[in-house]
Amino acid sequence: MELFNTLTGRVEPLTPSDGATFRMYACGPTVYDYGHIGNFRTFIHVDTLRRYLKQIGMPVRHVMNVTDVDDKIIRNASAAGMDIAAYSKRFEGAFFEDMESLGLERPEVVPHATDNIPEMVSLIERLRDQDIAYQAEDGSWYFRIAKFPDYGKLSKKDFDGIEDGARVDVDEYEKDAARDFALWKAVKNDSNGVREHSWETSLGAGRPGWHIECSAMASKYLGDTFDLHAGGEDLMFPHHENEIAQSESATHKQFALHWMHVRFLLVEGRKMSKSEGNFYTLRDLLLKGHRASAIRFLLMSVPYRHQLNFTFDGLAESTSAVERLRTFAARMKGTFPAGINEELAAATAKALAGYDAALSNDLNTAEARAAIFDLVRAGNVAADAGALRAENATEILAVLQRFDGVFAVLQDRDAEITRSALDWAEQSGRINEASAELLATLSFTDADIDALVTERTHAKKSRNFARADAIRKELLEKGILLEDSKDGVRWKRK
RNA sequence: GCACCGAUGGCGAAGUGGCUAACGCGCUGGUCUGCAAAACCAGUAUUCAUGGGUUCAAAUCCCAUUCGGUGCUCCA
Repeated sequence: MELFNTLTGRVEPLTPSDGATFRMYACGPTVYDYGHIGNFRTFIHVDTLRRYLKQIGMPVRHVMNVTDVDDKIIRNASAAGMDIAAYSKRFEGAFFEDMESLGLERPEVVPHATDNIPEMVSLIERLRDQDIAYQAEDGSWYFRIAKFPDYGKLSKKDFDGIEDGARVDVDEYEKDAARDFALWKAVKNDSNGVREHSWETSLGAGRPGWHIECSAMASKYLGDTFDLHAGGEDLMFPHHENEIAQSESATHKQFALHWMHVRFLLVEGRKMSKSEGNFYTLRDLLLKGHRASAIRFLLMSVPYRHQLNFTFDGLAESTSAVERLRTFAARMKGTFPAGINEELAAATAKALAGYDAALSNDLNTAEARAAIFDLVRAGNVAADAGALRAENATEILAVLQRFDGVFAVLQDRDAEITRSALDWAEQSGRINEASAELLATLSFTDADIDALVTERTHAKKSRNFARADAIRKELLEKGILLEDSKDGVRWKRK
């Protein structure tokens, strides 16, 4: 398994440096609002990595922090008249529900910033003892970048010479140098004159800076040096650069050996932003009637190092693609004559090899996807020609299983997920955001559908095709598709 | 402004020196079907933003131009 390493600029092998468990850290969510599809693209690719590593037999210890104290949380919580713990818990709960909807595995360790304040303080103390951390007039502590010559090695920035000239004062007056970043923010009053949430520590009353959280939690749960650190491309600078500076200054050891950065997505060709009106949370999409599986498949179809242009056409495409995979998997579960078709067995083996080669090569999900569709076509051709044998079906199902261990779209949980999204919308007074078609479809229970399907079958038997077609049409208008097959009628929600 | 990344069919997208340029979606025609759907078959880029260069050989390497994105500031 090889993966591009931002630090070295090369594709390099991934192995557990302790010879046993692969230790990885991913910057998790700041829980101040609902997660958007850009957040989830990053988390999905990190999940793809962890799923594939496990699949090739590498035990994984994956740590993802939850940032439950920061400026936005403090601001939003105070606006909502809540304390920060209650406020962040609410969005953290929503975040994990969304992860579940998108088929993301829960990391082995999910530490919270507010549970690790002593660790952060002691890390800052170590820096203070080396004169790398210093306290400004307002009581805040900063990191002295001039003391870390390697600063910029991850983002490939050269700060020599820029530093002196860049001493723009503006509101940076307390700092020794403009680039120095906050380790500990001294407590202050908010705009209403209310004292902000803070912790009393040896550094004075205040709260941790964002960067120190990850440094402290990564070393606490993974050790001073660990195998991989991942995050969105925007975190490379300054966040990850600062983590390296803090941790390596404190420990004098290399921090993360490998760095993975997931590129941003565009929405309809433009950067996703609230002002562009193209900003979508997962819940927004579910309420519009898009399926969780299609969203997942689209987000992971484009390899992590390329920009993904998220479009509604793309979402429709992914819906069809997932449907095709599911239809095929169901077909392979049928009964076939005993024996094996060697030609098809060879195609099956080739698909499996292609899938592994693709993911092993810097997590090329697009190529892995292609290998699977090659298998779908080969299997369908053989089945149509009556050349599919029982052993082939078993083998194919095993390959699909392996594929789904990473892609995780075969099991259909879509209706269930959409229903919970609707429940949530109802409870939070946002049901008006749900699409009319979706509500119409879901107003039909499975029993209602089955009754109509049965009636149609009787109509067909008595060759009353007009009635049969009318029922089919009625169901289609409610978003339900019928398929007549030799084994009876199958229906599915559009 | 400085730095970095990208541009492949109707759309998404793989491919980074040499097999007929993967795969998915869509579209057109056919098979199957009472009709559909699903599935299959055939067709759907002589060509990889534009211009120049290197090479026996370029989508792939080099230079320039145009367009798009990102970082330099909170951001996945």
